[in-house]
Amino acid sequence: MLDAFEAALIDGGARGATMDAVAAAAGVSKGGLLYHYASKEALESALIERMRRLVDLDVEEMLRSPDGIVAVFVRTSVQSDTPLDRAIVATSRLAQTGHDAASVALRDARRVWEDALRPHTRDESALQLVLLVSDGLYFNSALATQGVPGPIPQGDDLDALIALVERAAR
Amino acid sequence: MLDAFEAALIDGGARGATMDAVAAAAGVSKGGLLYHYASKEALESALIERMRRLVDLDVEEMLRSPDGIVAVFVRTSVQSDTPLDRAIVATSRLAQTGHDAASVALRDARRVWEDALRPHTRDESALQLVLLVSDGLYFNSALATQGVPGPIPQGDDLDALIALVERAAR
DNA sequence: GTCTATATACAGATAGAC
DNA sequence: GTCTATCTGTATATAGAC
Repeated sequence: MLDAFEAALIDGGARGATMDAVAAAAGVSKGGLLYHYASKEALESALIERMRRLVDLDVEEMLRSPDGIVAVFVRTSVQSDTPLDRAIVATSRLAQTGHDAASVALRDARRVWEDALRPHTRDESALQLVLLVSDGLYFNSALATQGVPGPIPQGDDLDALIALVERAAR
Repeated sequence: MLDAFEAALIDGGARGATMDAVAAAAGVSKGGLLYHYASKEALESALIERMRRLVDLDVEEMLRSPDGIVAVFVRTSVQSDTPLDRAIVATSRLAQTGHDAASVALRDARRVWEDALRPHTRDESALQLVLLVSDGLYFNSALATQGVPGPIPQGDDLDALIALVERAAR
C-alpha cells in the first residue's frame, strides 16, 4: 500500500495521489486502506520515515564504496528506479504541496549527504557544487511525469559529467 | 490577480492556492476573480504564459550582459524575488501537482537556456554541469516554503561557487 | 464589473455489515 | 481484515442581483 502511494505520487503528482487511487492501485478498497493507515497523514508520515531510513542506509553503503564517494553520489542521483530514488521523488512531490514535514525530511537528507561528502571535497564551494548537481538531477527527475520525460544524462554523457564534477571537486 | 495567484503558489504550495485564497489576496470576491479568469485552468495558463515570456526576455538580457553569461546565469538562479524567479518557482509548484503544461513549459525554458549557454561552454558535459547547478538552486528555492528555508549560498560563498563553475565550464 | 448565494464534484474519513 | 454506504468539509464553477 505504501508502494502504491509512492507510485501514485510519482506518476500523477500529489493531485492524483488520492486515497481512492491508492486503494485501487493496491487492490483494496478505501476502507481497507484506512484500516492499515488511519489517515492520509499517516500514509504520508510512513513514506517520509521510509525515505529517511533509506537515506541512512544509502550513506552507509556509499561510505563503504571503493569508488570515490563523489562519483557514486552523482551516479546514484541519476537513477530513478531504486527504492531510495522513488522515495525521494515521491517525498519531493509531497513537499511541493506545502507539506512541511516532507520539506524538512528532504533538508535533513541533504544534510546527511553533505556531512558524508565534506571530507572528500576540497572546500565548501566544491561541496556545494556536488550537492547542487545532485539536486539538479533530482529536480529533473521530480519534474518528469508520465508524459513529460526529463533531460537526464545517460551512458557516456553521464560518465563525462561525473568525471568533470570529480575534477572540479577535488 | 495573477500576482496573487503566483504569491499563493509560492507561499502555500498548490494546496493553498485556492480560488478563494487568490480572490481574497487580490481584494476581490471569488465571483469577481472568475469574471476575469473563467476557470482555474485559465489562471494556470496565464501564469505559465507569463513565465515563458519572462524567460525569453531574461535570455535576451543575459546575452547582452558584459559579464560572462555563465556567471550571470548562475547568479540569477539564486535570486528569488525577481518577477522571473517568482514565476518559475510558482510554475514548479504547479508542475509537481501533475500539471503537464507546467512541466512542459519548464522543460522548454531549460532548453532556451541550454541553447543560449552552449556557445559559452567547453563541451556538453560542461553545459550540463552549469544547467544542473542552476536546476539545483531552483530546486532548493522551490522546496523552501514559509517555515522551511532552503540552504542557498549567499554573498562570498556564492561568488566562490560561481568562480568554480566558470572554471569547470570553460 | 463585482457581489452573494448556490450548485456540483470530489476528497478524506466514519460506521457498520460480513 | 476488508467491504459498501454514507457523512462532512471544501474546492471549482454557475446564476443572477446590483
